[in-house]
Amino acid sequence: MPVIECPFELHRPAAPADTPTPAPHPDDRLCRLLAHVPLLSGFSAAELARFAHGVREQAVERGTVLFHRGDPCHGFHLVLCGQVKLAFTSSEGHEKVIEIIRPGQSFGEAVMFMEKPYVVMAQALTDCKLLHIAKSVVFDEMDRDPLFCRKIIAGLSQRLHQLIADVGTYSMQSGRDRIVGYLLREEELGGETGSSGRVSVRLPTSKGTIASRLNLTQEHFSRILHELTEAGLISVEGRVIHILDIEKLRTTQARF
Amino acid sequence: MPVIECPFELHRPAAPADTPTPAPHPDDRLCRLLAHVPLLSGFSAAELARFAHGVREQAVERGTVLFHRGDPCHGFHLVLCGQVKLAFTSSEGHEKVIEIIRPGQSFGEAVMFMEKPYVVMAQALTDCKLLHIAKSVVFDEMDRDPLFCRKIIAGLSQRLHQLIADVGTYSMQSGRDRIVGYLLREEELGGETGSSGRVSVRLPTSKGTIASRLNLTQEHFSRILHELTEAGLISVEGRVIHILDIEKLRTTQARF
DNA sequence: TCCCTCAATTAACCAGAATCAAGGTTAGGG
DNA sequence: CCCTAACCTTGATTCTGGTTAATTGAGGGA
Repeated sequence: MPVIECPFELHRPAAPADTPTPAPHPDDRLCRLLAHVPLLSGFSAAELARFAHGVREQAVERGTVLFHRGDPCHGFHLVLCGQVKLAFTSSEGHEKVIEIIRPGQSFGEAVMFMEKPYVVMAQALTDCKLLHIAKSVVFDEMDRDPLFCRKIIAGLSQRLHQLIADVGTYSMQSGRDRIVGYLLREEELGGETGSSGRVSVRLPTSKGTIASRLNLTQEHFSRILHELTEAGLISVEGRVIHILDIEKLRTTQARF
Repeated sequence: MPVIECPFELHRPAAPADTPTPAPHPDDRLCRLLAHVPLLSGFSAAELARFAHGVREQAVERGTVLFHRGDPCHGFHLVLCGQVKLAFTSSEGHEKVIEIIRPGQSFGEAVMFMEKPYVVMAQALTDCKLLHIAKSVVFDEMDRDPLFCRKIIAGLSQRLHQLIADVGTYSMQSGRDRIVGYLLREEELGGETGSSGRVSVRLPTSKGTIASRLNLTQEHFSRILHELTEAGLISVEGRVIHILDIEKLRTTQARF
């Protein structure tokens, strides 16, 4: 039985843990979750309620495949907590991770709008809580609300932009530079600054998965971390990477 | 002085060449061109006229850089004739071609919607005729017409889909397989079937550029074409590739 | 506690593709 | 018709990163 905590849910004001609150009406709960979906920010209670019809809450265990390449698409997913990977799989069992989805992020929209089957597979990297938002309510809302369309367009553009940047790093940077870039980006997002001014980054999932995300084998990834350690730039403690000299790390990296 | 013919314009019913027609009013001409823009298909004359305000026609010579990485974006471009490449350039002068844009295709939308500077550069591969559609008229029309939004969403989704497929081929296929895949795709789009049932593909631009599009050096590209020729699968005549055995070519390629 | 499994590391070896360095070919342009 | 500048090909060499395989280490039950 998976035990699922939900950090994303904590974003809303939480009641003190020792004061049990009466369980809210199920739809009420759903609406409260929906209010945190970036796409739905600023929506009124009435609008959220309309959405709630098409929303299904899912709790899945680590390893669960949400969909395979080729499956039909009936909506999009939002991660409340946990992580999901999107990946290609080759016939020989090789795998290339396209993206690691974190709480608050969604995936599968583009395929939904194209009315085509999925081109990648999605698998839970940890026990997860997700929302599935049905195509129908999204399409209804699009007809009704031009602003909603604008948000969707903004989201898709953003995704496209990131993907182009990825293609750039894959083809213009060495494996080492990709890793350095990754560490620096992670640091900006959620780096913990310790006492001595040295910064630490916690990898969101296994090194093998991150290696694949960066288009490397886990062996090569391991070697490069070793190199960086030798060079005195980082030190590694399991999934925690301490950045010893962030300035030197920045200048060591070849940008394009 | 560049001489520019415009194959894309020929899509509209052409008057017999030896019957000179009176030159149409400039706006009239523009509207006729706009009617061929995929995004504007099905638009009324009035709607097209509204768009025409924000449209600028450009004729550029081969080699012209339309924008650099970092330039601000004021709208998007549509290629009427000729080809444009989108590419990253590294500080050391290396280049990676992201996309080769052909007549009827547009580019730069995503960046426009994000209100960020360009992340790639665009350069004319041949003498070109283009339309530049200003951000303002696009945004106005989006507020006015939900269907227009839908078309934009469809277009962005399509682009995203292609880009993900590209990432897949870059990371899951060998150089050889990428080239074979490219040839097969080109054949489907515009393959000329000759007398003996053998099919020919004409490369849209220089081999070096296509090599970069496929994430290869031009040397490697050349070698692989040679290999495929040795194997009796194709024969090469300048920019024309004859596919001698399309079935064998299909089965030789490792898909994922 | 003892397995058992999965993740990570390490090392030796190998291969695909890039780089470097000449030539050769082709297509315009005078 | 030749000259020049791209463009392309070819060969030799190097290198990045992948493959294979053996080993260690860290939870996680029973």
